[in-house]
Amino acid sequence: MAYWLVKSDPKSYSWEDMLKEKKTPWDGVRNYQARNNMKDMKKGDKVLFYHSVQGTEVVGVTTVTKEFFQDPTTEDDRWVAVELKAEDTFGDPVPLSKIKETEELQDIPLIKQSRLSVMPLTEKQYNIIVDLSRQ
DNA sequence: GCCAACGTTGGC
DNA sequence: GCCAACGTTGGC
Repeated sequence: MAYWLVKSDPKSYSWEDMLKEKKTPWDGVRNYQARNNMKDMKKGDKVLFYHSVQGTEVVGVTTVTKEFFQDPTTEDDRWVAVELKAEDTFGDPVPLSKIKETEELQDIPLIKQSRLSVMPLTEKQYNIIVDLSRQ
């Protein structure tokens, strides 16, 4: 199983929206690197949900329920979507500042590649973030 | 609201 | 193929 993190500006799509819908197509991504990451997602992979711009914190966990398919928001066949299902809301959201303070999380793209919206995490990085949400 | 970082576009 | 111009993202 692989681990990922996706970002969303809550003004366009928030964790609350995700909880209401339960499942949602993760579409509209127009960046090749992010797209390539989505193509590597497998059913059952864990995906952390991060609020960018407002909040700047990891707020919950989702699961991949459908592997990549044509992005329904465009005819352009370069772009794909996956389906994500809300799984768990963090008791304590993990803020970016906490991630920056954590030595084992220095290598996650959230810090070094701030504009990438879909990124891989190692199992260790994933577990550390989940642990931080339970403190 | 500002601005840095980055990706994309288009002229040459 | 280079690079300037431009648009967007996202942290602060």
